[in-house]
Amino acid sequence: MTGRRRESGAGTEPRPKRRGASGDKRERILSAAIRVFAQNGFYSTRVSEIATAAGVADGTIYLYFENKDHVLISIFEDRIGKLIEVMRRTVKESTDPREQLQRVIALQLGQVEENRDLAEVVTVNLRQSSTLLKQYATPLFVKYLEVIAGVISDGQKQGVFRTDLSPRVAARALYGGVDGIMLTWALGEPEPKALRKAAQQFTTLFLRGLSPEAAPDAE
Amino acid sequence: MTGRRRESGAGTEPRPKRRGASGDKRERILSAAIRVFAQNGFYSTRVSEIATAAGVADGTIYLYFENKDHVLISIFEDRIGKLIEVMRRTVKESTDPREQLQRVIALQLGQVEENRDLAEVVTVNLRQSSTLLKQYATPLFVKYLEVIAGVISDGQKQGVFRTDLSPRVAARALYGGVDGIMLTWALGEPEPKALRKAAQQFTTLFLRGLSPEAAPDAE
Amino acid sequence: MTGRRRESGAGTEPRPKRRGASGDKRERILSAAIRVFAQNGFYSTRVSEIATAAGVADGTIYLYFENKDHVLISIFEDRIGKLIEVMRRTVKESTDPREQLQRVIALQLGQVEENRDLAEVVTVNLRQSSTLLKQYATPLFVKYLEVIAGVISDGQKQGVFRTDLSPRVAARALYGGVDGIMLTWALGEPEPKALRKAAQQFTTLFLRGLSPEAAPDAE
Amino acid sequence: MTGRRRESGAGTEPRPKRRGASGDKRERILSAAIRVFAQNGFYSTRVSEIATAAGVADGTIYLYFENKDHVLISIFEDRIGKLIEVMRRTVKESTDPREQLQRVIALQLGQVEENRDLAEVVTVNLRQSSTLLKQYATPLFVKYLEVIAGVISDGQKQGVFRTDLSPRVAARALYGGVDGIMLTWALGEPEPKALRKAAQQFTTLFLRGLSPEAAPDAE
DNA sequence: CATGAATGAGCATTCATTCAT
DNA sequence: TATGAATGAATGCTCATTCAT
Repeated sequence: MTGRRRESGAGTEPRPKRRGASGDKRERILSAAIRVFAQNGFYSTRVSEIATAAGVADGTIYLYFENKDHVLISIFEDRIGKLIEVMRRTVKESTDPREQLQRVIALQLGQVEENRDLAEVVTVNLRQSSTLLKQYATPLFVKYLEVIAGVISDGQKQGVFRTDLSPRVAARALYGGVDGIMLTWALGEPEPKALRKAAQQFTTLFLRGLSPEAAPDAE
Repeated sequence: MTGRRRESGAGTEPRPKRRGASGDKRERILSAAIRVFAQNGFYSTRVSEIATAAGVADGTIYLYFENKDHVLISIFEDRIGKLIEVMRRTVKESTDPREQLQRVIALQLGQVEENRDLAEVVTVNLRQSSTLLKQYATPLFVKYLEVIAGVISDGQKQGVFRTDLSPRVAARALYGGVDGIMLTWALGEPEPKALRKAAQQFTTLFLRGLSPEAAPDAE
Repeated sequence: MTGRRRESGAGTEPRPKRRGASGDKRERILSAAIRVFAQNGFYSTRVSEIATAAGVADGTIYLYFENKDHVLISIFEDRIGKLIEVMRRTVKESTDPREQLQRVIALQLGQVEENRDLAEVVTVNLRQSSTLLKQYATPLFVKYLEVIAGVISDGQKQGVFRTDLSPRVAARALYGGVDGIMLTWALGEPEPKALRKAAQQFTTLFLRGLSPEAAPDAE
Repeated sequence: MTGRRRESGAGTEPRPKRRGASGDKRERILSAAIRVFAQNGFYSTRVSEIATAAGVADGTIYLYFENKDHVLISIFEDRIGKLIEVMRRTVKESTDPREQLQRVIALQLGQVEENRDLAEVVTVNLRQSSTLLKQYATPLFVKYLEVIAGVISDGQKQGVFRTDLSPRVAARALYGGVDGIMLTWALGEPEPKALRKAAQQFTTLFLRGLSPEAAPDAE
């Protein structure tokens, strides 16, 4: 990716993998990275900037992450991984597919509302199109889509969603819609209400779009 | 003789040497850039790679573009600018807002189907989060949204679209959906049919989402 | 964005960074630069040549100097700054203006005799006529002239120097004479004696030129 | 020197040497070069800038000069060569060595007064310390010094100048003094009177410096 | 003779990564 | 563990020079 010094090949990985001990420092680096990546983008961010923001020395970064690429990768793995976990739990809290979708949408935008920088990183930096990132981001993306598609598929079986749509296509549409809303919010005006309102409107739009025939969106 | 092009070769060189209509060379650079940006991403692409792909010398790039950044910027201005123009014309070809939206969606995905690399560049590289790019991409994005929002707004006035949704929010959702489909297609399997089918499904999803009929969305 | 070269971007960062201990390295770079600048001239010297001559990596130069220009600037500031300091002290060691001038001349040419390269850099590279250099070299030059002019002015008040000459013009003449001698010596034959002899002769020439006695310069 | 493309070795010179015919254009390029060299210095001046200032195309420069280096070289050869010629004639116009020196000094500073840019180029750009320039500038410099030294030597023989000074050292001192005055004038305030006054003062300084014993400067 | 679009070698500078402390 | 000075490979951009027209 960055390919400055050594190749970040797939092979031998001298991964230091700090976990228990001073995992605190690892966390500080990660959240600092989210901040600066959101500010300047991945490529324009210097490792030294992350270090400064995290209050550690440049070299310390390399005790917790293989290289700069893996800092970004870890953000996805940690944050998106957690999001998917929470999404799964959220889905189980209800049996009504319509309500499940509504909650999932609210969950994503809610998390983003709490951490605007994360939104920027997720929507903007997710797409740096490096082979390396595709490698790490795509699997997560697939898992994400599977959760959504699962809900839709269930809804179709239960008869609450129209059946002439592919659950995966619909899932992508949901992802795209949420992403589009996050993007315009992250780049535009920081009004929290706007985000929540947009989320609500998108939910009704999407749910009616999935409704079988012209059935009412009764709630 | 500094050995300009290939040494030795007697008459093997067709010597493309454009003259006058050098707009041709600009175009060659641009389409070459789309190809390599799609392949490696903006930041990982070397200027020399663009030059090689375009069949020109490195320095020639700088006769047509201020710097590497402006090559990407020009892609947006040229390609997206044209897309918006065509979208505007397409919208005028019909008076039925539903049909207008359908055509707009088909138009975008159709263009992308012809040039998969463009899809990659537009969806992936649009988001490099540089101040510079925001500066150039955002205005275009706004114009794009205005066209869509205009159609939706018209539809609401004509009574064919529900009126409880903000045209702008809906426009973002449409953008996001199209983008999500483009993204998964660009990154995933290159089956053309999949794209068209997804486009069709997304259209019906979106149109029903906008439909006014049925009962109210309890609010 | 890509920001490779100068970029007047965010903060005005004159980064002299390292301090203290490795001031040694700064000194090594500086004296290496004097050597290679004398050899090839400022513009024809590559940063990598300075680095090699100093036994450091290319990048190390930039830990101690803002850029190549500032390496040259620092040479002036350091070396000429020191010279002016020594000149001031030297002047105070005597109360006889004639002796003061003699010592000042001997001092300059003596220093140069020890470091022929410095002579080359000072006389030759001082005049690269870049806005930047004018900015840095001129103030030093003014200070230099002030020391000389001060001595001459004192001599006039004491009655040992003729009073029909502007101290500043005479100071420039002294500078010019010394510079001319240094230049021809630096460019020509490296015989040390020649330099000392020339210095002595120039001193008597200049001192008699300043002498008050005799008749007017009738014209 | 510039060493971009080919070596400007001493050997094969495909010198187009326009002279009679459109020597006009050659002259325009030369005077344009003096202007821009004075403004930005030799190295910071682009060939295209010379061309623009001269009102010709970039490539045209190469019809009259071998390369950029030779534009500067030609300035010296033409302008300084002429100066030396005029100096020789001027010297012959008088038989009094004192008057000869005075005229020579006035001549140089007078010429410079007419063309301030030339002063800048001669004093500043003469010293770019490139092997190439040394090659061309040094011989001219020697000729220059010979004229001055000749006058001084004559004066010594005639008994009007002290004999304990080497004519060559005195000549260098004269050169240096004139150069120092030109330099401060070229870089500093553009008041013409200041130059003339300084010239006059320097002349009296120098002549008294050369005077035998304390004899009157009777004329 | 003149032009100026095109060339491409060359270099200043950056910054991810290392490693002695 | 932590540090941050040092490294040096990598690359965007410049500009002298060429040559087809």
